[in-house]
Amino acid sequence: MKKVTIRDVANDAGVSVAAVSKVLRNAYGVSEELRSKVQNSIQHLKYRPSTLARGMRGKTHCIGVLLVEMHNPFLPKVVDAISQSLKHEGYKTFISVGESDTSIEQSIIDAMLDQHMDGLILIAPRLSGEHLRSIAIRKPTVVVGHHEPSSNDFDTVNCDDFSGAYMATEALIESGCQNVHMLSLPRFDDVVEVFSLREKGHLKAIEVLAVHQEPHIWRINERDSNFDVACAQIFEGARKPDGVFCWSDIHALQLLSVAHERKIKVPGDLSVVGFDNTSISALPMVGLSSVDQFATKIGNKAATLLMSRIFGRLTSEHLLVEPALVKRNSINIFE
Amino acid sequence: MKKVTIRDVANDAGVSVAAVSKVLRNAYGVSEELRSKVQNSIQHLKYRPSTLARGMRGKTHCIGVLLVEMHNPFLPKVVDAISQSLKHEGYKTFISVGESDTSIEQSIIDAMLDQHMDGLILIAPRLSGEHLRSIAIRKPTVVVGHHEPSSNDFDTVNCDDFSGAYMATEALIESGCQNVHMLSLPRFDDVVEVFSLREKGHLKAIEVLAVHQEPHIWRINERDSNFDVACAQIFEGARKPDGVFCWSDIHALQLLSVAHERKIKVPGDLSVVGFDNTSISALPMVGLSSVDQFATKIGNKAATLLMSRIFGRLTSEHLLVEPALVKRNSINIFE
DNA sequence: ATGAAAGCGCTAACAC
DNA sequence: GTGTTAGCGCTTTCAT
Repeated sequence: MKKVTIRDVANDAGVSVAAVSKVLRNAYGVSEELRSKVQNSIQHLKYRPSTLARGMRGKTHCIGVLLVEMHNPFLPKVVDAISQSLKHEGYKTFISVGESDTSIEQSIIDAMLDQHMDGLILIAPRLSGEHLRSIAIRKPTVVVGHHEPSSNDFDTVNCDDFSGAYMATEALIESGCQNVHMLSLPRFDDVVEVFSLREKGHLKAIEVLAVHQEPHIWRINERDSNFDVACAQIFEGARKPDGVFCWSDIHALQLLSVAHERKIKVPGDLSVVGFDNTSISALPMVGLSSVDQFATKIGNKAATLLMSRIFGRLTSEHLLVEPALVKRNSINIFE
Repeated sequence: MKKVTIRDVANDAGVSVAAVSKVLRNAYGVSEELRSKVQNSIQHLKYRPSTLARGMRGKTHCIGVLLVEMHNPFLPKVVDAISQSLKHEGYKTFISVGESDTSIEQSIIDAMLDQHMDGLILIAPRLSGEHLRSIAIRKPTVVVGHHEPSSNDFDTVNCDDFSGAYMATEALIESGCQNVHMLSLPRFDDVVEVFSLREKGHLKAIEVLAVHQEPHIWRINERDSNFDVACAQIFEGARKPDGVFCWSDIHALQLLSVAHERKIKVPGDLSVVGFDNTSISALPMVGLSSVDQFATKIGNKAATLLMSRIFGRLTSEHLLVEPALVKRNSINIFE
């Protein structure tokens, strides 16, 4: 059960290893006859080139995807789109999960570089722009879910978060809410831009469409074990909201749960809009209005950008995907 | 910006490359003094050994995880547990997604072997036992979500599906259902055992606790785009069920949706139990009873088994994790 | 168009 | 205890 190597193929086909290597890489300068002899031997011996040996000199044809975490169902959709796009280009995708922790993220990226992966796609990394830059100058890199249009070293693909937040808030105001709040995430040090864009869009909508309202932004970590307790505060303060725009569907779902338990009617007493349009929102017993980020489109664009970067592009691109609001039962709909 | 190699470290520390290599691997026969000199140089030069070069002779310290798909929220929990366990052992985890397709699964596994990953964990693979065996004889392998206790070549970790199905069905019968059905998956060729175990557990419960009932198993693919249409048939047949045990929470949620739209009262007209106890089930507006598989425990055990196999174990182990039923609003609870 | 040979950065025998 | 060196399986000049 020995491993069959390029040399075995060369012997079997009666040619040199260099010739085999050329066939493998579709390199210039091989006759049709030689090519077919080699390909015969490859099939016959069931030869598979070792990615390791290959990577020591050339390309590995592997792409590393760093995923911030796996629990938001929006993320798998992006990853699926990436894997599929890259597969068509002949690249293998390997995913590693960062657990929302910068030091874990860093060690994953190091491991991917150690593996000589040909390119990196970082999905909603917690690492700072500084860090990302230091990675990107060493290896073609595309970042998803991190707004940094000033970067010259890596590309970015994002939902237009400002616009998404604006339209969500607008819908709440138009549905008649007099007191619209936002349920956001706690800020963390560096990667602040993507957050602030959603918050900015929210605030802007209030400013433009309902100046008299006094905005309020609640900040709760959606994976916090006593999210509900923290969340309940929203209904115990002096100025209770009658409309809440939520950072994610996960937030929104938990908010709806709290409302459900307190017998707060949705819609009626409270309207809610989430973000990501995950499949759960569409369940009729949930009926959560939500902003769709078009995960598949985002993933496809990220893959395409990475390919063109690997093939030599040096200038940066920063893509924005326009989101769309899907209205459901969690807000009053007049039309 | 040249890559720093083991040779640079050796020069800097004034020792041989072999010495550095030994320090790297904690190998036998290095003096404390030499070790610290080398470690100084490593830090100072920011040296990182290349996994590729390393793997050509020795271990890569990388583990490949093949994941059938990413959309069932049960799966990320297993993967998280695996990554974390392996991290503590100094192994990196790389995930690839099989899209529920055997040929994609095969090419992913090939890629992982090409990468000289030190071991494989296959989560709910669609590949046949035959295929799995051919992989396992080449590389330490643990399979999750595939019952094959007769295998001598790979280990398995599973929920006790028979028992889980039995307790779910039992709960439906005890809650007063007169006509309990099961909503299962379409069978596919080879990997039939895990399915049949849940179905067997279901049928056994009816046989033991409610012989007079005539069982019925519906088979629908949960990702089918017109699941609801197929699902609606359940309520249009001659013998409508008043209790349904579902293959997964995903199935159950869609069933609840259909019921909701048809104004079928749950519980009352219909009781439902799912499988996996995903976080959505616990939402109060959903309140789905479900069988918890203890994903984290399954993941941890899989990681532990793989480690011991890599460290030389040759006999097979086949672990069963006992599930637990979580009762919620979707069934009548008397107590 | 084809082949010989020099590495890529490590590990593991083996020598000292 | 430490160093020398022959590979691991491939890619890539550079001859032919």
